[in-house]
Amino acid sequence: MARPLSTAAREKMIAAAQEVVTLDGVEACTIEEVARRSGVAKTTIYRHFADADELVIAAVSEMIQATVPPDTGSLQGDLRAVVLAFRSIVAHPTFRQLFATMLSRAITDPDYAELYRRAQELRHVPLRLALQRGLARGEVDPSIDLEQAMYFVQGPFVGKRMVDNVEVTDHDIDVFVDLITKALAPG
Amino acid sequence: MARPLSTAAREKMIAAAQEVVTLDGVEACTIEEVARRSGVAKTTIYRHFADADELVIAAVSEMIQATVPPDTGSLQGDLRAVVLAFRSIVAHPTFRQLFATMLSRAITDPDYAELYRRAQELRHVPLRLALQRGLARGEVDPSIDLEQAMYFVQGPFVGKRMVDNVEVTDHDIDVFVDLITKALAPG
DNA sequence: CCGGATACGCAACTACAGGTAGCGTAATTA
DNA sequence: TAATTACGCTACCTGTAGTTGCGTATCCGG
Repeated sequence: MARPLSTAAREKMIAAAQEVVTLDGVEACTIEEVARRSGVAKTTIYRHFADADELVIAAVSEMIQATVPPDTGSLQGDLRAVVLAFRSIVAHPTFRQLFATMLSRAITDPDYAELYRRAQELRHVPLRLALQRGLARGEVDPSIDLEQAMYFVQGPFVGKRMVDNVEVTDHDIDVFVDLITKALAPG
Repeated sequence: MARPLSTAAREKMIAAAQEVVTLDGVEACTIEEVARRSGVAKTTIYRHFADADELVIAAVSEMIQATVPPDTGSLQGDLRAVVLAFRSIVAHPTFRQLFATMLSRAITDPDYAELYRRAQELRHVPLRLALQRGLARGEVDPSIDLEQAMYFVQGPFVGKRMVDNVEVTDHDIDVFVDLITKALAPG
């Protein structure tokens, strides 16, 4: 216990890894590339992280953060705001690729699965809040389970943009939000 | 034009590639592994396919095929059948990983994008047919665009199972199909 | 403030995947 | 039958993952 792992070196690695991930995607985030970019020796990186996955996980973990959901006064408005925010984020191909790669790894790697779950949870936060507000306003049928309502609301957008890899149009938002608010309404 | 590329060799490669993809996932489907397993020389593989991606694309292309949608007599029943079929397919982790990896590549590679689009289209076929039948029966509001209705229907399931990487329960199917049929109904 | 512990950086190494080049042999087509 | 050419083999280059050994710089505890 004479010398702890240098936090300065760690920060340099993480910063470089985040840079590579954002610029060139997770695939390009190799140990050697991070070593080159950060100026930290490859061997030192391996002293901090067991393998490349651990490094990427640490880097991405520090990047993800929950968004602030706005209160527009109506369920329809709140949902539109949530969907618009979602659309602007997933408009970046690098983001979608990060999502797809992390998902692919999450299916077999429990560590990635946990990181991935946390990332998806952050996506759920603003939507859940919008639905809770709608419930309080009486715009959502109280017999509907909110967690299921979340999948019901985000499903069309996530399915089209993330899974089918197709852009979500303004018209899509109009149609889907309209259908959804009607379906969730009491009575 | 003395000797065409051997179809026997091609079939051996494709078969080996399909085997590797199903057993160990797309990531494990390397040229060297296919060469080992098929007994075909690495150089020969490169005479048939420009790179590893082309081989994987050819192998997967031959695997995907449209499912036969049943006619249960009602929209609700048809949708349940489509969703149940979907759930049993995506229950396999290797399938979901194939999906995620292909999606990741499709975002940057146009060839993969086309293959991926075709694969997703096969998933749409039975659902589209179910909705067309529902429209003919008068169970679907004719003012609703069917392509958008497709995203509306499959969204919750695809979002939960594929994107969030969470199992779809029987109860989920009950709730979602119920909400969906009501939202699509005329009036 | 000094000495022991140890992280750092460097260089060299193994292993494996992608991909290429040359060559003898075997198959196929004309 | 003869020309053509795919096949398989070996060898090679590149790049990445990950490891090892060693000299040096740095940090902590006494």
